[in-house]
Amino acid sequence: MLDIKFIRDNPELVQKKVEQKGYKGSIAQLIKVDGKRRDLIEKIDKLRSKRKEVADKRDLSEGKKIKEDLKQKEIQLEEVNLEYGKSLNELPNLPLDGVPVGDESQFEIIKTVGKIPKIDLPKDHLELGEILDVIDVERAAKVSGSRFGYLKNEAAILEFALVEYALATLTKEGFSPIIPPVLIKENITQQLGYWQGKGQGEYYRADDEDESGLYLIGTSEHSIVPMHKDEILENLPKRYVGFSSAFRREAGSYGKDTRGILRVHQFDKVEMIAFVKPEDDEKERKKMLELSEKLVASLGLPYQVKKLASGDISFPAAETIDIEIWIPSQNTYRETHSISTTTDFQARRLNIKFNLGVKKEFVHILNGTAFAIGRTIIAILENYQKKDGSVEIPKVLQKYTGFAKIKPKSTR
RNA sequence: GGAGGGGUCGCAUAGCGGACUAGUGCGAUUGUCUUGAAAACAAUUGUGGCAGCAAUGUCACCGUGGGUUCGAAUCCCACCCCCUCCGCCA
Repeated sequence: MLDIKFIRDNPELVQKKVEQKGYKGSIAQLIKVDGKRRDLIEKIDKLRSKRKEVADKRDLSEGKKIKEDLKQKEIQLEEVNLEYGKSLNELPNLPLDGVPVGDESQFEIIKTVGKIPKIDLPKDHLELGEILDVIDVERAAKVSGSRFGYLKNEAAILEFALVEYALATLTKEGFSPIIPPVLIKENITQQLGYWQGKGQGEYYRADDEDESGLYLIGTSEHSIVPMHKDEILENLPKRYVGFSSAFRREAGSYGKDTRGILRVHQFDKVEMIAFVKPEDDEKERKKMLELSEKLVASLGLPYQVKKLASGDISFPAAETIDIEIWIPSQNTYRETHSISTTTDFQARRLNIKFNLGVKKEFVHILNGTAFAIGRTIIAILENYQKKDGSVEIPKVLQKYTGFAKIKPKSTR
């Protein structure tokens, strides 16, 4: 949610910025509705004040008249409010200055880190997964359909190792570990802002026949951020490191990444969430990016850092930086991490504030990936593969896995 | 899932159609007194909308949403949440 006062004061700027995010509507129209709304509110307030007076005097006939008049105006206001709320709700967060303007092709590569390994005829993660007996998508298809997978044996242990490693690293940085619910109420999904626009169809609804259906979260952020709905937070910054499964319909991705477990309906993820004062937003963004990079770099994986273009940023976010790790079989970098600030956009919708002197101010809310487990395992398998299909385990993970290498099944 | 009890200003409670402009106690803040503190006394004490540069004014909010009434915390309807007991269950 954008601040209506800011919109009133800067209509052209807002129009320009929301268009950069792909919004098609008219700010001038919203301001017109806003004016109508304020006019009605003033009239209704006056009538209500009069109603009190008249009721005190037990003036039944005058009271009845006011009641009728009020009812009419209240109905009008309800209609205007509906339009007003809808228009305001449809406005995406404004991209920060410095976000490249344009569609998804207008990204900027900020830096490239690490040496791309020289592998002759690299096997992809699925082939490796089969050789090593650690990934099974065929049986998953039998049980759950396409875009699912079983992580088995060393890969399953690797998942726990990554989780432990991320938790150990991030708790040291002031993040409180948390395991959130994976089902959330519909009104919460609306307040988060992801179900707007292209977000629709991205998420699973748990029980279709029930009106008050619950939704499966697409990332732990979806149930961690709204924890503090309607609260006034003390002791900012407040940081969480969440672990949960994430569920995605991948509705718009037919035919894309159909092989293996790169793009699946369910995967586990360690995620950073931070609630900060507005002035600390930039600092926190840097911190999150540094931490994500540190986690990736310490695994010895080559990666690049990419600033997304305005048209590619999600509805509630004002800036998004992705980390993409090198995937040898595809001869390219693929997204594994995403660090975003939603500024005060989500905080406004969820009413999350902090004490600023005698006033209350909205917090800024940021989120960033620590590890998307599935894709990180893919990256490890592919980048650390040897000729015979065996895979080394990055040094920092070995104390968590208890093994240094995954050997082909046939050699065991 | 069944049966009971309950949701009121930070907390605890009162109120059950018009003086509720929500009372009282506790807490908190400020002031008086005091070398300082305690105690005592006094005052203040929420959120949001609208108008205004502001002081301020005004409206709304007693779990949520509807309804009845000239007038609703109070009456009616639906829903949500919490507690206790029973059942089921990792």
